[in-house]
Amino acid sequence: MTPRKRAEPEPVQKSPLEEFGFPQSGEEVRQYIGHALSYDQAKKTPRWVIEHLTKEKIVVPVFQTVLLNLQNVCQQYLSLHVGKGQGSRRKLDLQTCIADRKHCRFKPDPNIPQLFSASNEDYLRSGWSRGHMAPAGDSKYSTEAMAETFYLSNIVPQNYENNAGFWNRFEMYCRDLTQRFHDVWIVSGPLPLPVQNEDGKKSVSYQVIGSDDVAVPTHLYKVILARRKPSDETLAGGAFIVPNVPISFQHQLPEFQVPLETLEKWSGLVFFPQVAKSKEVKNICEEDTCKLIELEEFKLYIAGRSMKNARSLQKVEKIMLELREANIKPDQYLLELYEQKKNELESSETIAVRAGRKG
DNA sequence: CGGAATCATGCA
DNA sequence: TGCATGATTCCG
Repeated sequence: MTPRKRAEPEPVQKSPLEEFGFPQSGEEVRQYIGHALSYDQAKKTPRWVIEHLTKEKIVVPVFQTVLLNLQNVCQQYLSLHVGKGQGSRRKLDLQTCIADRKHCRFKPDPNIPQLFSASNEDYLRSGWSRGHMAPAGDSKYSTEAMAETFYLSNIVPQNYENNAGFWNRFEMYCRDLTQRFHDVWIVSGPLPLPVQNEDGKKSVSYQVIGSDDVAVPTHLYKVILARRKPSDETLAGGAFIVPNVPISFQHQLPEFQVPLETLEKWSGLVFFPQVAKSKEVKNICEEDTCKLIELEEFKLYIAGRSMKNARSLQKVEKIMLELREANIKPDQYLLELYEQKKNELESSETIAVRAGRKG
């Protein structure tokens, strides 16, 4: 006679590893603060990096550590292109946005033997920028977590314009998903794809840079998996392959969507292997928008950042002039920043003048 | 938000 | 003297 089951306590929330399975690469899965990572020692780049973005206060444990918690991360940013009306951009909450890129530095991952690691010198004047896979902007809740996203094990050589442009917009969209989904899982990585030669034969070719021969991927990918509520049986997801070249603001995300199977075939990875068996996955671009930020909104955002950092009245005016020349009308938020910064700089200048008289 | 380059400083 | 860190300035 089988013993009757006791009433189980509240089940512990499963990690995405347990619930959906991880990419299966055969490589060592390492714990990483905030990010699970598989590092390709030959190519000196990560094969994939996984993140969990959520609005929940309690973060989901993976390997006894925590993943990403966007609950309090930069409400100011997250609401940037959600609410168009008044109050769409709130003030930065310094309590929760404690980490700052300014204090971060790219450096080799101390957990990876030097023999198999990239170095900063490899990237210096290589013509390629150091592109994050797990974005630094997702780790503003922790200085340590952000610092570790700057390990070169999380970095691939990336086209400058791609990094600052399309890929940046893509990452912004992923963060923004947490406004509409309770949980968001993102897998990112580099991808060298074959090309057809003149003789009709296909081959895989990619540049390597520096004395460590760091592989320059021809493409980058992201896999998105999201659910509205923890109890949701249906999920939303999508796979995207983005060429490592400049991509203008005219382009939108759906252009780069591919069937998940296609990415799995080309990458040699199986993403969230448990999902297909038990869950229905809808197209994220139909369930959500897959709409990336437009040029005008992007420039307004950049102008806002510059305005906050401005240290002279000349700089402040230059920011406004450049917007005018781009035929972009400053929104209320920027105008407030403008007045605020102007007052701040004017008063500090008068103080400096008085101090100068005294001295 | 995403980067780069340059110069200054501070420590062993 | 060399290296790590910081501040500043530039760009998309």
